[in-house]
Amino acid sequence: MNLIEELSWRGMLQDIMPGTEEQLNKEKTIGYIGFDPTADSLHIGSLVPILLLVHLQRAGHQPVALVGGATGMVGDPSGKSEERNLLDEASLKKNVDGIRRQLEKYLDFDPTNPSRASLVNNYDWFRDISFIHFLRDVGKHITVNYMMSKDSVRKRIEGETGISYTEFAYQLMQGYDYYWLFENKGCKLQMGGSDQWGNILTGTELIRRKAGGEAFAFTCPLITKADGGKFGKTEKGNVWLDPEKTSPYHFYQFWLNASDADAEKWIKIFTLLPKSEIENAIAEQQADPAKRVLQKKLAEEVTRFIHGQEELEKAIQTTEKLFSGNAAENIRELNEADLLLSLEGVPVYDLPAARFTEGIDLVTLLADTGVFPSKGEARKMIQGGGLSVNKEKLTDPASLINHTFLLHGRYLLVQKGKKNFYLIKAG
RNA sequence: GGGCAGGUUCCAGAGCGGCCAAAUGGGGCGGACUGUAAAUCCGCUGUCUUUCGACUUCAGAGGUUCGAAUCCUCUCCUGCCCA
Repeated sequence: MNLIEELSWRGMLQDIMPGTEEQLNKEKTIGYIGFDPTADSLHIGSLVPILLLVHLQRAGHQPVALVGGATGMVGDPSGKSEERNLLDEASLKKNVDGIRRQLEKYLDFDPTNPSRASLVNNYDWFRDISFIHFLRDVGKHITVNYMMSKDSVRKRIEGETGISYTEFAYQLMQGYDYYWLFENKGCKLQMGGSDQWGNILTGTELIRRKAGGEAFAFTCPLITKADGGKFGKTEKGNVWLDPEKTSPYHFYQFWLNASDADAEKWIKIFTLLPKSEIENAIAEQQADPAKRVLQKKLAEEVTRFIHGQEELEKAIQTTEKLFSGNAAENIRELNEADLLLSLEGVPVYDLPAARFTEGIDLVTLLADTGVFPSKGEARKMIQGGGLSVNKEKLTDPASLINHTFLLHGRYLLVQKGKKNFYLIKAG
């Protein structure tokens, strides 16, 4: 199975330029994807481009990850209905460094590997380009008519917010990236999300006109959720790859909570499991959906890929403790060390032990510890039946909490809704 | 530069002197049902507060009025049309 066939059955192929498959079969090809430095960590939305590079590498080609130090300063209008805020140079640099560190973990940069990955920053070649130079050598090759016909641009022109010259010019920058990599690194392939198709074509066009060369491209469909929601968002915001920002436990939970329809699509995209294994898992899922074979496999594979085996095991352990049928007893039976271990990654709040000996009403407790920002909010949640202490639901906001509630004389497990846990420590 | 239409709470979008913390829909959060799913139904959704209520919002700054998201003036921003 060649790369294109592989990506195709995984549902990772949207648009492909004619001749791309032939090029990949003909010779070892250098291909790149751009990463946007809008934050100092990648989130799971970036997992797809990372996996495209991984697939490319596994197929014997050479992946290049481009970090957009220069393009990030301008802002890509694709998929954005409004003008972006510009990042200042300092935070941009911090973001580029953070992303660089993460990418190094997921791709093989070993110099002895003939398919070794490499990392470039387009700031390195944009830094010294003058405006005049850019207009004469790049802008001259592309008509405004061509640029305006791009979907991302047209939507903004036809829409209500308009588009600034800066963002309009973005596609030329990305196009130039491809041209530069073609000329200097022999790069003949660009990949990306399907929202990048227009920008990518500007690059191949530029290569054709400016260098008379032939370059190729394909895109991956944007990841969606079956219910139409945004992929990769939870109530806590983005799901990040950085364990400091999203704990491995929450990361694991994100995948475990995938709906059946999503799990079936995602397991093909986000894991490297072979076709037969995935097909078996899907069959198993359909036979007994309640076992959630797909979600578990998906969560395991992706968590292992990002955080490693050890963190994965801890995440599974925590999950079992917190969600098993008789969790209320489980919690009380756990010894202190296991309790803390199983709750690793759960936010911890402190409250002086004296408050518990006196006894404290639930609302005040929740507000004072900071689990809820205010008493009103805590009260609403309690009255709505959304709050449990030590896995037992409490519906009276005036419930008195004292030291008898404490696990091991020190801990109180507070739960908001089904999935949000907080640990209060008396100390 | 000229003309026109606009800027409302997370988003879309009503409201056009008091009944407005502001309809409705979406989203989000919580509950029931389940499988920590989907669909469905129910509740919450400016901030603080035990109900009462208090406080801050309708681009910004001033003004009219007992009272303004609603009227007036200027400013800023956006779209459309003309130059």
